[in-house]
Amino acid sequence: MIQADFSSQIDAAVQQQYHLIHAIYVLLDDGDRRVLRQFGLTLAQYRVLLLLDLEHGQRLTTLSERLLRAKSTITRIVDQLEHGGLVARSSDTEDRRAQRVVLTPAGADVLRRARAVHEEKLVRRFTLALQENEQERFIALLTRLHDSLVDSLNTLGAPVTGPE
Amino acid sequence: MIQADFSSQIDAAVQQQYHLIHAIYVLLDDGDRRVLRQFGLTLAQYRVLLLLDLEHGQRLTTLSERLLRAKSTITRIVDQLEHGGLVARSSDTEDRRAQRVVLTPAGADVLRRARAVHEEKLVRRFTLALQENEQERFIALLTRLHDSLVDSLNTLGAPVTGPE
DNA sequence: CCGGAATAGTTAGAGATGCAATCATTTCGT
DNA sequence: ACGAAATGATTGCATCTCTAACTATTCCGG
Repeated sequence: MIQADFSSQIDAAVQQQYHLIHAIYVLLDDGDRRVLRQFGLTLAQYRVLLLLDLEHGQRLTTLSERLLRAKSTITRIVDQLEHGGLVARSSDTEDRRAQRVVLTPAGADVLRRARAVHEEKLVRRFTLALQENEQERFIALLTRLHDSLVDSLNTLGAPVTGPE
Repeated sequence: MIQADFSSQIDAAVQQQYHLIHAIYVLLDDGDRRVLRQFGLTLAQYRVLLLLDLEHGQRLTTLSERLLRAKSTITRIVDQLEHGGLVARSSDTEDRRAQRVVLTPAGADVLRRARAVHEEKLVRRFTLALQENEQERFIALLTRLHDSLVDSLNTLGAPVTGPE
């Protein structure tokens, strides 16, 4: 254990950022769920559809990594979407263990309509908050923090997972 | 309905901020859970302890509002903490419906130790990412966004809930 | 003061998610 | 080429959270 005697000043600033990020996430999440409910989608399902729209025929494992969700969670989400006719599984021709997931025309249609509403609402909420040039600075800072956290995950994070 | 013909440029910037915030939240959340697991705490339990440390004898409903969690969720979290001897319920002398929740000495002790590790890790992760003056700017931007989202919730958010 | 409305808290049921175990297939070392 | 290890996906189980219904108490209008 490293005993920290960080100044309480830095400490307080970090706490503040931490709490703000959490609060913002909760607020955004809440808004998202309200919008997507109109289209019968959960947020997780919506994110899968978004990824599939970006790149068709992704594997479940790939989706799992990109969404930072357990593979089993992705299996179930794809089950739901498939049951609703929004996506389809197809066997991978090169690896018979793998499944490729693709958007159906119905899935593409639902995504297009949901995304229109979701993004419009999102844009409205952000542009009310920050000017255009502020958004740029904000993105830069968010990116720095994000990349740094990913680094920490790879260097410090992993060893902590499995203690024994 | 306001029909938006926002430029796709703004749109892209908003999407970027949105995705970054989500990704950062997931990364922070993941790190939090790893740290707190060492102390047998879930993130939700930890947050309750933090609130109780700030102000002893809070009602369950107050905790529910501050954590943005359903009342039933708070009931169960307090159940768990009480079962573990970290908090205690005591009747409100003025309102016999209400329960006041207080930290026990054991709870205060666990919180103190968990918080030391958690905050130390948090400070390390943030200070690796952003310089001190950058953190100030970051806090300013986060605050603006947060407050604006809270406003949106009160003005735009509520009516959208029940579209019928 | 009485009775309906509101409020504090709990309980029940359903959905979402993670972990661990499992099966089928692929990859790799020898 | 064979067997062990790794990988893709699924399933079972446990946990967390929400919504809705319910009980007990308080508030408030007449």
